[in-house]
Amino acid sequence: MADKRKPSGKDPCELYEQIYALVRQIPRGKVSTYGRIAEALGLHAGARLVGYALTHSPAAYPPVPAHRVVNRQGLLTGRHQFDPPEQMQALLESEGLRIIDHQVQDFAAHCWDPEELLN
DNA sequence: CCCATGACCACAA
DNA sequence: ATTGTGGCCATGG
Repeated sequence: MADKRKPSGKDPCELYEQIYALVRQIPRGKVSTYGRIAEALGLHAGARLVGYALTHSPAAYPPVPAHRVVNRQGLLTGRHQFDPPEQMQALLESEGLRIIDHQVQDFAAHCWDPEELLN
């Protein structure tokens, strides 16, 4: 009975704020991944939650640079949630990134780690 | 309350 | 390398 098993350990609202806060720290011209953000927040496997939260991100304030978040492959999986879908690629390209076939080129070099905040 | 879906990831065959 | 399955947490019908 000691295991109340709290899903997120905190209120979902706070979880979303944590995700938004971290995504907002992504420097311009760089990208991050769902899994990396999830692990940085301790979600360990809640990569899907990051994506889900980002879906709600346009309703959050201040705005969240969700276009800087891609999947593990460097693929713009969330492009369809943008309006228009090409907007995500356009934003990334305008930030100096090169994208081909919805895939970030030289992705590893532009992959930003939340750990950089410790620097 | 049960089932299905989702901007994912890891592992096994 | 590619394909299939499970797991994760939250939301919606």
